[in-house]
Amino acid sequence: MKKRVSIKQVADKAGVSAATVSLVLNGKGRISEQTQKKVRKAAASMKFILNKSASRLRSGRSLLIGLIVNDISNPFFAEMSYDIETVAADSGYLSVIANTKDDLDRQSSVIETMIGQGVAGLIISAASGSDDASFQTIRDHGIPYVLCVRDVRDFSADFVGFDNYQAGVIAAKHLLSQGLDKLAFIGGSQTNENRKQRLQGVSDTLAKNGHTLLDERIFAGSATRQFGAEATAKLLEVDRDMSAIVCFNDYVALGAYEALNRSGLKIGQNIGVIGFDNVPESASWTPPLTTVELHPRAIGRRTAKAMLSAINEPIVAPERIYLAPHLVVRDSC
Amino acid sequence: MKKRVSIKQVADKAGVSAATVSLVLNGKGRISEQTQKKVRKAAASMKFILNKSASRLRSGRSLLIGLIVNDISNPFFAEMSYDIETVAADSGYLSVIANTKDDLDRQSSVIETMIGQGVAGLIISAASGSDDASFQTIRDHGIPYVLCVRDVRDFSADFVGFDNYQAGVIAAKHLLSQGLDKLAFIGGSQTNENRKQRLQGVSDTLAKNGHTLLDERIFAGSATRQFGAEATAKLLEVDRDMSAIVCFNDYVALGAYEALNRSGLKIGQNIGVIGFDNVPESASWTPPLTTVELHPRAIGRRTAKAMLSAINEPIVAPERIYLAPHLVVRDSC
DNA sequence: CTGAAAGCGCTTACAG
DNA sequence: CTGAAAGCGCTTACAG
Repeated sequence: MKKRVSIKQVADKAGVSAATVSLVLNGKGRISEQTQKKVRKAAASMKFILNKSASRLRSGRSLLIGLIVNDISNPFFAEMSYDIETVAADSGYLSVIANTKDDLDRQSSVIETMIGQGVAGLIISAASGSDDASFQTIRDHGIPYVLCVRDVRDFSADFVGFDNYQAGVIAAKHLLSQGLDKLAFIGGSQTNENRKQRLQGVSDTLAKNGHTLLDERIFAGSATRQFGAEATAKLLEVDRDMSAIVCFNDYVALGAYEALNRSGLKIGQNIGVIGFDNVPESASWTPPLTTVELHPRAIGRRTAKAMLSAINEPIVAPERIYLAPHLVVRDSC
Repeated sequence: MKKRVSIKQVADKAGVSAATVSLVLNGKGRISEQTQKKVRKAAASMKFILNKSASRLRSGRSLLIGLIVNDISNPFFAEMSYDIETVAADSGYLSVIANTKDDLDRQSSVIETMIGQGVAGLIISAASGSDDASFQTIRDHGIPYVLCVRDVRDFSADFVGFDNYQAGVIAAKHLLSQGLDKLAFIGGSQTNENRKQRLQGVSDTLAKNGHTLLDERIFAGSATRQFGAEATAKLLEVDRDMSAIVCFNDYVALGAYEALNRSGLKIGQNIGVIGFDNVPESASWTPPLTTVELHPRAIGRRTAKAMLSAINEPIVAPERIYLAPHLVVRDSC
């Protein structure tokens, strides 16, 4: 590792003091045009890059934002992260990222590591089982944080997400409007708050219209294609009288497609399938999937903005922001 | 922002010196069991977290790894990043991430920012048009870096990727073995090295077997579903005599599915389609896609390991590591 | 086995 | 408009 060029060396080369170099490079103070030019020239010729560890240490200001998610390879989080990084970068922030794998211990340890590295703020999509105590360390250190997507009802921080109950209502209403009222609901883990609310939205809407979501048609499990296929197969064994399957997300729905294709039922004719997420590919499946768009990129942008204002105006009362989901009608119902 | 607890305060509380606290917390030196206990107790009670900005500044050692990719919302990079982050985290490193959006200026600026933040090393999937000069700044600062996935033939750094030529050969051989020899190749931008090599692999294999890949059946363009659909539609207008379409990736293939379905051709019967990537969902499409698996997760793990050794043993000669692609036969050819 | 002291590279009142 | 000096929170030879 070569010796880094320091601000002092730039100062010597430019024939000024280190203080002046700092002022110029940070665009502060009132330094004459001429001096500025000298300094910039010297800095460029030496390929000088300011040492942010040192400035953070001295000034207490940081340009690092931490992003903590369950699993960045999940397309929803991948898209959300992309927009978070973009908005953060446009304001000069660098994004530090970590996966919790939905593990509370990993989440705590990652929070500590990020605080140690000196993040200016933390964006967290909480691991299952988190409560406001999970974020005590962050509050103790006086660092602003914003929760997103997974609601833990921690009212000391902003929350940005979508309205899951509403998403459930939208899906159910659409199915009813198509004359489909004998519904099943599959996928999503028992403890997942988002699932609970989507399910509630579906079941309330059915009830309000004089129908019931039967317990034996509800299967909780992982939010994967495999589980979608398994659950659908089980569903078909005991009961071929359903009119549509509400799937926790599009991947679960794709699993349902598989099982349904094997069973000989025609999706969109004998039986309906609806998903949540609107992953881009779902438009090309056979048949194209009807689904509820949840806007990961918009959530990413909104979250990043909330984070930036929390960093810059830390006194404001926490907000809860819900983006409205919307129905994407295609041919699967 | 509250005042952070410093090592001095922990030292006072534990009745020892700051040096001792540092030694204990870093597991260095030979400190007595008893003193260690006192120190740890004091640190825990004060919720002390070591300030890494300060230790990096003083020691020159960093626990930050930078990851620079075109677009983290691309599933290939999303999966790769997940494994990189995991391996890095297991060795105590935190991952800093940035998207270049395939823009060279953005790439340079991100490299500077990351160096300024003091990364220990950089993992880069180079933006199109990069050459070894693009990474001069990194070398000037004596920071180790590893290139991945997109080869820029910069022989001063390790490279980890897959063998694109081989991938093309594998795809073409399979098609020939199915009696499909009138091939088209669609998707991927003109300047993309990976595309060039896949294409070369396909065309060489055809030539070796006495067939030709006709120019009018080659369409370069973005690597998206939309482009796959457009290119396929165009292909069908002028020429219905193809036996199979080689698609730059699975999403392009999904686009081809769309156009083919509209045209009335039966995929897997009248015409073959093959992709690259093996995105998990491709197994559930109708028909399930035959594709070439490129192992993003394995590349992520291998890259992270190369990065860690470059950080720890910086003198070793750069390596070029190619993971072998493998064919996943399903029903589309 | 432990402490005193120097110094990493910055920023920031303060003085002039 | 610019410089001298202090100090952010650590780590690390060095001394004892």
